[in-house]
Amino acid sequence: MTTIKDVSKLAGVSVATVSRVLNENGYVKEETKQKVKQSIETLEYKPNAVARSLYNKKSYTIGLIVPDIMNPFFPELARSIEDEMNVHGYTVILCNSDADAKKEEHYLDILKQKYVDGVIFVSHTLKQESIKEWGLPLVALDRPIGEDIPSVSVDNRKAARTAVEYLINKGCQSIAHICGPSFIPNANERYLGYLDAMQNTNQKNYEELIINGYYQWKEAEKSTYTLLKNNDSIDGIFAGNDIMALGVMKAAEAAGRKIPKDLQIIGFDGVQISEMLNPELTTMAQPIYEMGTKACEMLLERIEGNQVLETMSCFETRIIERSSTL
Amino acid sequence: MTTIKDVSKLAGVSVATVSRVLNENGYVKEETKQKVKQSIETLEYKPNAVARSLYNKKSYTIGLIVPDIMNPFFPELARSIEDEMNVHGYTVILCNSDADAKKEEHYLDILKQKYVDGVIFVSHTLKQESIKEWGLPLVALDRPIGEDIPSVSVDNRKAARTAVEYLINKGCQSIAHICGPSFIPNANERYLGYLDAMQNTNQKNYEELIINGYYQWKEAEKSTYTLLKNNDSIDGIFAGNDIMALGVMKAAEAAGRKIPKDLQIIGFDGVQISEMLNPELTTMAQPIYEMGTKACEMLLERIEGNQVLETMSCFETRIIERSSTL
DNA sequence: TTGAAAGCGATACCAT
DNA sequence: ATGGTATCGCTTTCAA
Repeated sequence: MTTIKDVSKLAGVSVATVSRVLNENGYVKEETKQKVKQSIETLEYKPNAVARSLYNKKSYTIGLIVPDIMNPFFPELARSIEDEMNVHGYTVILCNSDADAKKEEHYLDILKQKYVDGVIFVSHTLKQESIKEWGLPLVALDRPIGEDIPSVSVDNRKAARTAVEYLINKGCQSIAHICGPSFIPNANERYLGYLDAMQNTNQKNYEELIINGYYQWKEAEKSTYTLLKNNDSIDGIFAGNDIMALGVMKAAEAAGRKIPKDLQIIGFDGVQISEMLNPELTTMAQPIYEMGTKACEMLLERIEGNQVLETMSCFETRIIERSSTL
Repeated sequence: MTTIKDVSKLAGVSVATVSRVLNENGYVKEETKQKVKQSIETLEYKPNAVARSLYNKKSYTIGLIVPDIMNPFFPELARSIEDEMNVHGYTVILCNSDADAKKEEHYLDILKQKYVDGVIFVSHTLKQESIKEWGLPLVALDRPIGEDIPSVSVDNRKAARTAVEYLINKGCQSIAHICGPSFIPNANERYLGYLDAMQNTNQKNYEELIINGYYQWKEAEKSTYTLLKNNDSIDGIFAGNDIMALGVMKAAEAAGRKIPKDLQIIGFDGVQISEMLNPELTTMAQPIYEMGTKACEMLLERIEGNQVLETMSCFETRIIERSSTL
């Protein structure tokens, strides 16, 4: 690796001068500047980011902690975050936490040691206090942690309610809900949204039509199959996320229900694959990519110390009408 | 941030001694050791990884360059790589290149500046020479670059041939191939594998049944639809990857062909969603997770300077039989 | 306008 | 067994 010293020697100046032209600060005569630039060119010199970080206490690196990049919701998020940070000259360290508090804190430690400038994370286990004492800028994505931690999300309850109402408007008389684990706040909110919508209907047994799919495809499939077998009247299902909706669709097929004629299905999230299915999935879509971008903006605001500190960003969701509903 | 100096002061020893207990090298009296550990504890001291990197010329960070993390093939790869590197104390910087040579080289530059210890990449545009002069350990994944660059992949041609033969054995008389872009070597090899298999059949018009799906879902769907409309006799399709197979399935539905009765389909890759579909997709699966792990092992061998230098790792693929074939 | 030198935080060599 | 100090590569203050 060639260093600033090599450049200074070749150009016949001091390292201080080289540093000046590198960072375009301080005075340097046009002539010397050219000499230095020339030397940089010929040596193909690239400044060492580690040395810079050490002095500046800034690494132009952020951490991204997600439960599992293999969950289809996160690649799109990761992509948008990487894109946006890249534009601003930052690099992204990817961490999979499996939603395990231990792992999350482990990563937080490591990231801090590596001098990251901030972290964007998706977690429901981290607590406000432990995060605050961590000391670096953070933004919570998809799962708000508390008042004091900036976050980007959607109004899950309202969106869920709207999704269920959509099924009602499409004529469903008996709507079930495959929910996510209640300890994940957004799953719980979607569950509450379902209740909100159902309260105003004639359907009385709806509390019995709520089953846990644990936000997982296989689980959702299994429990939906049982549910359908035991309840002939069900003609609509609101799945707590798109992955579970996939399971629901398979179960419906296995149970001999035609989608959407016998059974209408609406998912939640709007991940890419929801469109690639057969039939395509109607879903309450979050603007995933934009949310990632927004999280970056909020993080950058904090990192670069601007005062415009938006703390809660709530995005609108929208229904994408496709063929799993009438 | 507390530094080694703070610890040394509190413990009443020199920074050298602290460093010794930190790295467990050199002699240090049990008593002082305890004092130091105590101080580390009370100050919650964590060594600064940046300073360490600067001195050691080692960052315990690697780069991972993939075309696009949103492509379902890569999350599984990214996960396995992050898992494996994490076990060894490394952290992973994620880079999306869009298979664009400019971006790839841009990232390579940045990663080098950040002192990464090595890079794992998926690329068909990088050339052997430019990689060699880059100077740090590299491993090519999924798309071998040349003899001198260590790589992890599968025998795409043979696997493709086997996939097509599987359709033949299942009774298909007229098999089409939706291929990927020919400039991506693995797509081309899969294409050759298709030809290998078809040469021995009675089907003579097979060269007319090869269409480009550009490794993309939407493209594959469109061109497959046209293909099916113009060729009533097609009863089998080998898709160059699973994503295109999804498009094929949709097109088949739209064209009124029943899967697998009228039309059998086999994909390639074995990504997670191939199982979540309806019907489930039969596919020639690569051991994606294991391949990622292997790439890590090979990279670590080079980083840590062991001499056991395996350069070409070729994994076996296997057919996962599901319901898109008879 | 430029250079010398003091850091940034840690490691390891050379003394003692 | 422990401490002083040069070093990693770069930035910035202070002098000249």
